[in-house]
Formats: sequence, C-alpha cells, structure tokens
Amino acid sequence: MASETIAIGDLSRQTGCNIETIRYYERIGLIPKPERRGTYRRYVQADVDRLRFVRRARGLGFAIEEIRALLALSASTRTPCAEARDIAAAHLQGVRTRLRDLRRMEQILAATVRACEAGDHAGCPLIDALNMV
Amino acid sequence: MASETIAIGDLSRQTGCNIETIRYYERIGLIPKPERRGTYRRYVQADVDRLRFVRRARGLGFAIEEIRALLALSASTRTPCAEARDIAAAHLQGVRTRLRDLRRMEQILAATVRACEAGDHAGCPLIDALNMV
DNA sequence: CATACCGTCTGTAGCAACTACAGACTCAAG
DNA sequence: CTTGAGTCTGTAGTTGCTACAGACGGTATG
Repeated sequence: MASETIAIGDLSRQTGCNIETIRYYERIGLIPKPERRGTYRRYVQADVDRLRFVRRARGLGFAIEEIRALLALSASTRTPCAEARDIAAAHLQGVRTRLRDLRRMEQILAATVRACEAGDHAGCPLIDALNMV
Repeated sequence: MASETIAIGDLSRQTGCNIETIRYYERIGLIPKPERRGTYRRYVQADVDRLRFVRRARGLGFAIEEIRALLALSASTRTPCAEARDIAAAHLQGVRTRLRDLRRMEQILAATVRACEAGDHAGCPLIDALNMV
C-alpha cells in the first residue's frame, strides 16, 4: 500500500486547481516535477497537500514568490514562525492598502450612481466627475 | 493664440501619467495620435483633458475598454447618462465583490498574524492554516 | 480486433495594463 | 560647437494564469 498515485486530472479535481495551472506551477518550479508513468504525470498525497497549500495561499492573495518562501519555511526543520509572520504581515499591509483604495472607489462610484438615479443633474454625473470641470 | 502645444514630457507632468503609458494609450487607440513637429508629438489642451479623464477613470478602477466606452459616451451629443450609469453600476458590482474578498483576506491574515504574536501556538499559525491539517 | 473517445502530452501564444530597456535621433542652451 | 536633456521606435518583460493546436495514450465497448 501507500504508493497510490493519481493522474493530473484527479489532482486537479482534488485541489480545485486547473490542469493548465498545475503544469504552469510545475514549469515555474513552485511544485516539484512528479514521477511519470510513461509520459503521464503521476502524483502522490504529498503533491496534493502541497498544491492545496499553494491554492489556499493564493486564495489569501499571496504572490507566487511569497508562496515559494512560505513553502520553503514550511519545509524547513527550524521553527519558521517569525519569518512566516513577517511575510504575512507585509502582505497584510498590501491588502489593507488595496482595501482603502477600493473603499474610496466604492464611495465615489456609489455616490455617482446615486446621483445618476436621482436625475436632478444637468449633465451626466459620472462623465462630469471624470471631467471635473 | 490658442494653438499652444506641449511636448509629451509636459503632458506627462500635467496629467501624472507617465510617458511610456501615454504612448501605450496612443498605440491602443485610447487617445488620438497627436500632430507632430518633426518627429516629436505635440499636444493641445483637449489632449490634456482627455488624458486626465482617462487617469481619473483608471483611478476608479475602470478597465481600458470601459473607459473607451465612457469616452465615446462623453463625446456623443445625446445624453449618455443612462449608459454611463450602467457601466459604472456594473463596475461598482465588481468593486464590491473584490472588496468582500479583500475583507475576508484581511480578517484571516490579521487573525493569523495576531496568533503568531500571541505565541501560544504549537506550530506556526500561518503555515498550519495553509496546511489546514 | 477495431473503433471511439476521453485524457494527457508539449509548445506556443494570448490576456491586462503597463514598464523597461536599447539604440538612435533632435533640439535648445551655453 | 558641444553637451545634455528630451524624444523617438521597437521589442521584450512583468504577474498569474488561460487557451489553444496537434499529437499521442489508455480504456471501454461492439
């Protein structure tokens, strides 16, 4: 037992990561090149775990290079907590910045669309806002 | 008077849009090809206005193709309000979706970093979260 | 055994929206 | 006349995938 392997299609289904993306991750060295049965890739449970890790990290918006670092940390024997926290904290900063930007966008857009709906405007509120006459 | 023209560097400074980007916008037809004095592009006030419009719209996260549509509307004689509002409303939807995603990310990341700081954790909270053992 | 058909393979090109050169030219000031 | 800043074209890189094309592999059914 223990040496059950799966094809790329199964890996895709088990991780929610599509096939082209898996091959892409392999190409850029984010996941290791698996064994082959003939020309076909065969994956083991560790591959499923690693790819799930990658997907979750992507879901949290981590960049590929950050994930590469996190994977290295998670594989290291030393306790990687401080470094991982630094990566996450830096990423969190970026997220918060984008959040602020988006909130501002949301405000302005919502106000403009509301002004449009009200209809008591000479021109078009949106076009005017963009022209800022 | 009235026919004062500026070089691309001045246009860049007056709009906050960098030179390569201006040329890129021209290449994709978002802004018109300006007159030339010799080989050098010369811009007029209308170009400044249009590019400012584009920048503001980009600042609100509108995609290039949306901006193309907004520019067409703003140039049309008919009152473009309804269509402009539709574009903005659709865009607002997208912004709100991204906002939700980012908020979720922020929550999880912040919680994880906090857990790291607390330090009362066996492994590394971030790595563990990504592994979801 | 043949046929059909899905899965997989490699390799390349495309997307958005820029950005970053290289290498050549132009123009105004000193 | 020289110097140096500004500008030109054209191409390639960025991020994170996605979408083919065209060829093969493996299996299920008749």
